[in-house]
Amino acid sequence: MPSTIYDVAEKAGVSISTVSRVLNGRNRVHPETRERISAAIKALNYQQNASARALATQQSDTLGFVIPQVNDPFFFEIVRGVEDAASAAGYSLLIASQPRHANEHHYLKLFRRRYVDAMVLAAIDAHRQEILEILARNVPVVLVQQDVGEDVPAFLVENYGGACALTAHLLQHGYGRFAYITGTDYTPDNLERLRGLRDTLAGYGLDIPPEYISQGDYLRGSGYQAMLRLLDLPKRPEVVFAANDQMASDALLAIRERGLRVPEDIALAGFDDVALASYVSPPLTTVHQPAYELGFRAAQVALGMVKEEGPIEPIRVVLPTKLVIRRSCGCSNETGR
Amino acid sequence: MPSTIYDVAEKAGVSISTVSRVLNGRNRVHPETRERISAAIKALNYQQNASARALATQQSDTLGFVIPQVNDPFFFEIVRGVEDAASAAGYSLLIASQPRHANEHHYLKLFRRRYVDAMVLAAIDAHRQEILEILARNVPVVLVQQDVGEDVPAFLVENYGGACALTAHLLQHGYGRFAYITGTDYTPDNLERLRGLRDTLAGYGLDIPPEYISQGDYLRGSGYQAMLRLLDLPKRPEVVFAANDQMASDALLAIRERGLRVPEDIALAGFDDVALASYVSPPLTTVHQPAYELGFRAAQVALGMVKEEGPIEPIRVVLPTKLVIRRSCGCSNETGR
DNA sequence: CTGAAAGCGCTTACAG
DNA sequence: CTGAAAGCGCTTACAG
Repeated sequence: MPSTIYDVAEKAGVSISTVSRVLNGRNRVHPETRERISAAIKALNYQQNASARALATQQSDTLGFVIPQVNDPFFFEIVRGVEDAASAAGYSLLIASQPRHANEHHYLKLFRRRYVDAMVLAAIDAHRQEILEILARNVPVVLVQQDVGEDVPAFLVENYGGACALTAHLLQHGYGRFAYITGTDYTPDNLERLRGLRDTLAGYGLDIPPEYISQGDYLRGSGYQAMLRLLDLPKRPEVVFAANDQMASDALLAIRERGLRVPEDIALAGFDDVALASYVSPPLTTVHQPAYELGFRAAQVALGMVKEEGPIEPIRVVLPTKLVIRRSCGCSNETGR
Repeated sequence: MPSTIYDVAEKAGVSISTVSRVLNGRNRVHPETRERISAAIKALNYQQNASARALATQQSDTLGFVIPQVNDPFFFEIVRGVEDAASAAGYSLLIASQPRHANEHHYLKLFRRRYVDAMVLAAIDAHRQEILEILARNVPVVLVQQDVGEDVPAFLVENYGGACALTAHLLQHGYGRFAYITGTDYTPDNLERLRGLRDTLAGYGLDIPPEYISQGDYLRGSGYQAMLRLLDLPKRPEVVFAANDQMASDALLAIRERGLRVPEDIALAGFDDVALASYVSPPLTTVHQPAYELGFRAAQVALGMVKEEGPIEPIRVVLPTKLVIRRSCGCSNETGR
C-alpha cells in the first residue's frame, strides 16, 4: 500500500494541511516543521496521488495530444516538439491516435472528461462544431496543420509559399511539363501546395492538365503507383512534384524500375524535408517544414492559455518553410544549379 | 461549468448511485429508469470526471510508456504497437520520453503517483532497483529491448540469432575482412549483435580486430564518421555490419563520398529493417525486428497483469528476427545471391 | 505558522 | 431495483 498524506502527517506529528503546504511549497512553513515533514516523506517514500490532486485542484497537469493513426516521421517530429514543451512546463503528455475517417471521435470524449487541461490536435480531421464546444468549456485547443476557421487557434505552415518557391526553382531549370502527385485532403496542405504550383506555373503561361495530377495518399507505397500512372502517359512529365517526401521517394523507385534516371530523364521534388529525403539517391530537392517547432510552439501556446483568464484568443501562426535544393531537381550540387 | 453526476441525478429524479450504475453498466437498472437517466446524460452533455473516478476506483485506466529521447523510426513503430494495444483495451496512453543518462528518472516519480495502472519501458537505461520497487507495489512493468534480470518481465528480440544469420550470409559471399559499427550500450542489443557476429566468424576461423570496430551511437550522422575511420584503415574492410540501419545508411553516404561503390568495393549490412533501409541505394540487407509487435505484445502483457491477483510473474519473451536480403550485401536481387 | 473542516466527483458495499 | 452514506486522497479558504 502506498502511503498517503495522512501517513506523512502522522509520522511528522502535524496536520495534513501542513504537509500539503510543504508539498506545494506555496505558503510558509516553519523551517523545523518543514524539516520533519520532509524526513517523513522520504522515510515513507511518499508520492502524491495525482488523481486526488487533480480532483481537488480541478486540473490534471496533463496535455492531450492527438495525431492521425499513421506512421509518418513527419508527425513524430511534431510529437517530439509537443513532448518537450509539455515536460518543460511540468505537464504530462496523454497521447491518442485517431484513425482517419473515424465516425466517433473517441479521444474527444476522453479529453472532455477533464483528463486534460489543454489539447493540441495535429492534422486531425476535426469537426469544427466539436472543437467549438470544447473551447466553450474553456479548455484550450490548438490545431496543428489543420484549419477549421479563424476563431480556433492554429499553427500552420507556409504551404502555398513553399510550393511557389519550389515551383519557381523548377521553372528555372527550364521544365515545362509538370506533374503533381497529390496527398489527401483531410488537412488543407495538399490543396495549398497544388495551388502554389498552379499559380506559379500560370505566371509563366503554363498549366497542369488533369491527367498529370496523380492521386496518392501521403503514405508509403502510394507514390509508387501514382508515378507508374504518370509514366504510362503518352508524353511523360519532365518534372514531378510530390506532395510529400515519402511519395517522392516511392516515385523515385518507380522511375528507376522503368530504367529511367532522375533527374536526367525526369526531375523530382518533394515536400517536408524528412530524413528520408537526404538518403535516397539522388537526394530530394524539397521544402523544409519546421515540424519540431510546430509541435513545440503549439504546445506552448496551448499550455499558456491554461492559466489565462477570459475567453481564448484566436491565435493563428503561420511558420515559414524553406526551399532545400538537393539533386533530384537537376542541380548538380547542393548549393543550387 | 461541466455538469456532474449530481446534475444528472437531479434531472432524472434519481440518486447518484443509480446514475453511477448505468454509467458503469454493471448492475441491473429498471429499463425505464435507465432511459430517463440516459436522456439526462445526453441533455446535459455529461462526461464522467476521470480523476474522480480514478480516485474512487484506485485505477486510472491509463498505461504509462517511456521511450528514450531520440528520434528513431524504430521506436515509433514500437509506440504504434503500444498505442494500439492500449486503446484496444480501453486504456489511455501516457507517454514520457527520457533523456539518456538522466540522473533523475522523472517519469518514474510521475508514474508512481498512481497516475498509471501499468507501464512499459522501451530501451530505457532503467535501474534494476527502481523497477523492483515498482513491481513490489504491485504495478506491472514490462521492459522492451531491455534486460535487468530474469525477475522482471521483458520483451526482447533475437539479437544474437539475427546477427548470426546475417553474418553467415555475408560469409557465403566469401568476405573475410569484417568491420562492425557499434551502437551504444544502454541496452543489451549492441553487444548481443557483436557477439553473434564474432561467434559466427570464429566458426570460420575468422576474427575481427579491435581497429575494425568503429564506435557509433545508433543516431543519425554517427555512422558517417564511424565509416570514415574504417575507410582510413591501411586495409579497408571488405564488408561492414552496422548495428542499425540508420548507421548503415550513413556509412553508405560516406563510402559513396569517397568514390567507392557498395557492394562492389565494400559490402554493407544493417539491422532493424526500418523503412529507410529499402529506400537507400543499393537497398540494405538487414535483419528485421518486429517492432510493432514488440510494442503491442508488451503492452498487452502489462495490461493483462493489471487485473491479475498475486505477485507479478516474470514473463520473458524473445521475438524472432528475420534476415532480409537486399542488395547491399552483394546479392544481385532480393531473393538471395 | 498551523489545524479543522468542507469540498472536489466519483464508486461501492450495505440496507431495504 | 434503488438510495443514503462512507470513503478515495488531496487542496484551500477560514480561523486562530
